[in-house]
Amino acid sequence: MLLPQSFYNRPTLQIARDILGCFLIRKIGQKKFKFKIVEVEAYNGPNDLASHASRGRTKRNSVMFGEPGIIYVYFTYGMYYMLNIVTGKKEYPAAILIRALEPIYVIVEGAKRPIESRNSMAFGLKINVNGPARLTKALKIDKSFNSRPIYTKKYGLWIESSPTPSLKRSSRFAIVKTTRIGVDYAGKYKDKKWRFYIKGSKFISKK
DNA sequence: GTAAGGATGCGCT
DNA sequence: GCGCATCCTTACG
Repeated sequence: MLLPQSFYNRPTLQIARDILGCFLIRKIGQKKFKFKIVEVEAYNGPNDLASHASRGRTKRNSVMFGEPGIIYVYFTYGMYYMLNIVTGKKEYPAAILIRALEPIYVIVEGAKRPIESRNSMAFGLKINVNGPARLTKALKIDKSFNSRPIYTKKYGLWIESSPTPSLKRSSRFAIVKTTRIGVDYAGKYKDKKWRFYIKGSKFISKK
C-alpha cells in the first residue's frame, strides 16, 4: 500500500526504523522496478551538525524546512545525487537519507521477473543499489525529483508499506542502530546512532 | 581479496 | 578557494 503523507509527519528517528523493509518503487517507461529499503540515515533537526540544515536555511536545503513526504535530492562530490525524504513537522528541518536497497523484481509487460545480479543490466537498468550515490545513478534519480512528493505515484517514484503489516516488524527482522557514515566533522553529532539497517542484509552499503 | 587516489561541481565562507 | 551525507579504477598480493 502506498505510504501516505501522514507517515512522514512523525518523529524522524521513528520513521527511520519504520521505513526499513518498505518498498521503493521506480517506474521508468513501462517497467516497474521494486526494491526493499534496507539501510537509511536520519538527519534530524536544526542542531544536527551533520545536516545541511545546521547552517540555516539556504536555497539548496529549503525543502528540508517544508512539508513532510517531500523528496530532497542534492548533488555532491561533483557527480553524485543523494535521495532523501523530508520528515517531521513543517519548519522542523529533518530528512531520511536512503542508503541501500535490495532488488526484489521488475514488472515488464505485466510479468514479474527477478532482478538477478547487483552488477548486471536488468531490462535496461544497471542494478547497483547498495550505496546512496549508486542507487540514484541506477534508478536515474536526479535534481528534477527535488521538492516533489513521494506519497503519490504521479512522478514514477514512491514508497509502499511492507507486505505483512499484521506481523510485528520485530518478528520479521532485527534492526542495527549505529553511527552515520562520513560525518567526522559533526562534533558531538558524529557519535549519534542515527544510521539504521536490516541486520544480516547482504545489501548494506559498507562492510 | 584490500588500499589508495582521482574524478568532479556546487554551496558556502 | 575549500570541502563535501561518494564511488570507481587501478595496483598490488
